[in-house]
Amino acid sequence: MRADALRNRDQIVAAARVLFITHGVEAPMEEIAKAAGVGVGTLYRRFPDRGALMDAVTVDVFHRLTGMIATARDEESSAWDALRRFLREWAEFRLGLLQDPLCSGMSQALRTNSELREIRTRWLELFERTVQEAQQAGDLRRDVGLMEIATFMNLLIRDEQTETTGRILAFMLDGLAVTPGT
Amino acid sequence: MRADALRNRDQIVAAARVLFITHGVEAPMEEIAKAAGVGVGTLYRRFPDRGALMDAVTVDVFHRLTGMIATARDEESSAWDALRRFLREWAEFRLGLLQDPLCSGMSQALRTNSELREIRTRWLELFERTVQEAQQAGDLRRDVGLMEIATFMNLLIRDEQTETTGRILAFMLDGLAVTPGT
Amino acid sequence: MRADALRNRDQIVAAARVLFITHGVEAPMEEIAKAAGVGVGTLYRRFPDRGALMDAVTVDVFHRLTGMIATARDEESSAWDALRRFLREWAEFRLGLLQDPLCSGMSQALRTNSELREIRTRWLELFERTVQEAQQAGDLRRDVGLMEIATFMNLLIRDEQTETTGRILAFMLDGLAVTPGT
Amino acid sequence: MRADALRNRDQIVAAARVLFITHGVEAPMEEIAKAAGVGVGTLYRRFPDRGALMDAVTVDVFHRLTGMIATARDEESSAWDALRRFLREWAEFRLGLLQDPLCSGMSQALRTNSELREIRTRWLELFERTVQEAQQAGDLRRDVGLMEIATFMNLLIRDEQTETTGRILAFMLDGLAVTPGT
DNA sequence: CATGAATGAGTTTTCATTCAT
DNA sequence: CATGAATGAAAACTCATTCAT
Repeated sequence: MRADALRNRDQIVAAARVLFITHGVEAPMEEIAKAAGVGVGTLYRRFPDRGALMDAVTVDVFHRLTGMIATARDEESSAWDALRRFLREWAEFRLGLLQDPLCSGMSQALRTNSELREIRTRWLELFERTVQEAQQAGDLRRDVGLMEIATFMNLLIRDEQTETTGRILAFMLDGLAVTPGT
Repeated sequence: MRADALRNRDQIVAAARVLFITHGVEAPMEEIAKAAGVGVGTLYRRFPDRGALMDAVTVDVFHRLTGMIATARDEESSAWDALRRFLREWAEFRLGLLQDPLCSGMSQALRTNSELREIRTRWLELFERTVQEAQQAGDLRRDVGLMEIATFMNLLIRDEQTETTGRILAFMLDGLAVTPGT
Repeated sequence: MRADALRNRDQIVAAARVLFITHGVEAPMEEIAKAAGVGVGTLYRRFPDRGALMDAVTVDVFHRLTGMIATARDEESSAWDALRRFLREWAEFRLGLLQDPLCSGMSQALRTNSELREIRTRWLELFERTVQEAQQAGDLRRDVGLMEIATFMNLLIRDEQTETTGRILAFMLDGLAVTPGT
Repeated sequence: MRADALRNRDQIVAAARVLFITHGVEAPMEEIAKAAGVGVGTLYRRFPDRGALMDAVTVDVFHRLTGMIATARDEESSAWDALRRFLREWAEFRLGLLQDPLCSGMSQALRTNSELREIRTRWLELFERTVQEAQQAGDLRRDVGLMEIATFMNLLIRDEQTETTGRILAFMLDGLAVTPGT
């Protein structure tokens, strides 16, 4: 793939990632192409239909989420601190998972698209390990699962008001923490 | 207004309320009409455009929310119990506010539509009073506002998985509660 | 026919006559009904479809035109004066003939509707006689026919600017007059 | 602009010009597209709504009228001859101005659309000059203005019967001429 | 008999996707 | 390979006409 073609591809995915969140996954393809600085034709050459584009965005988002959580685990001293930092950054960058939050509903794509399958697995593993460690350390409630956290995050990022969103996340983190009296 | 026309109107609003939540506010007008058991023409006779229908649904939702919170306040012994019950029922019935959660963005409609203005005010007053009483009783954190709660609820009801949604709400309520150690 | 029913009928025809001219013969039936102060149902009870209403308006217009020309002939001293007065009043009241100006294209209606047939004939006779007399008196050019005058009038009344319309008619009358040098 | 796209654009404007006159400015967009040999989508890509198409037709008509009057002025020996030839050709080709005949009512479009503004001005200047010259030469009555002529023409071209239309114009030209006895 | 509610066919308009340049 | 033009199916909206109240 030529350098410029690759750049185009990246710009399209980036534009789609943003527009899918801000304008919904129904955002006009022409808008996405314009935001990416290319013609629709170019978009369709790379991604035969909206589904393919959504899958590509999902892969991209998984990559970013994986990077985020990996960094947080490296740099924070506890799993609980890493988890909280990860979720705050997730919210801040509004990385949407588009489909159901663990993307288990994407059975078709998961079967076909090995890149998607692999990055999803890697992220899930890191995420799950962090959650379990935080629970074992006695910081995170034991009755919470990946599904609840991911679903909550996926809902949260749909909101536009960053200020309010941040406070809601803070309340939720307090709700998830193990408190002395519990 | 004729009895049958009123019945149709109610069915349209009810159908729209459900479809707006489950399929988004872009749900085809024809679908809404079909779900209400009427022709599109009937829908458009009552509601000249999508905005008018959205306003009507919002009024309806405010009425239901007002009824819910009023009942909860009557039947529960503390403001905190009433608030929790209200939020659980709100989630259960998935009453979406469509626009921004306190509907302050509906400036146009709020100016024009006095019915909307009144029921919104009534609901907000009841809601605010309940929050303040729960805070004064030492049950609800003092750093939480209507906006956070309403925004959270509005995001929450977009989710389809009732099971998960219920648990997320429970975690949030724990996060909002004043815990002995705080 | 009851008195009120008759009044309704007249109001409908009057409203239609005006709206057909000002908003075109495509004017919404509901608008016509509203302008007449009745419901659409009432309109359709009297006139089974748009065509029937148009025919009724045409009959009404022929009646008014016949009255106008008859009065003008009675009160003016020459056929030419009568003709000019008639055309000025026709323009002033904007009485449109809706279909082709002599309504010869209405073959269907002319066959079915004897009232229409009769009043049309009566008007045409008066009109033609006036034209011929004015020609014989040496006031009106001999190369002009009913068709040209009626077509011109029918076009003229479509214009909304009474001021300009009046001047156009004046120029045309000068063009129709026999001038000394011709 | 690509050659084929330009050809399509021209065909659309040409089709619209004809259909707007023969079937009124309410002519179905789909009909216009079909007459132009393109799909509706193509039409809407060029002209976002009916108004934009009407403006384009108006620009086109002004261009043609300007060409007509310029040629007439070049080839005829007197202003009066040029004016008469111009008006005859205008009627023959049935070039309608759609809105009010001098398009002064198009204030919005005149402000936005500089192409429209310029060609309208150019045409008006040529037209006015011709009228004034014919008046100064003693051929055209001095009490007639652009507005009356343009309004008359705009009404005239709505008629379908070319035969009658031609005779009406001839009478009008006689009415506008300075006759020896006047 | 009057009313205005309901219907659905016809139009306008948008947009995903294909294809000529 | 990139572009943006063309297409047509789908959704929004209007209105003539019918019919229940």
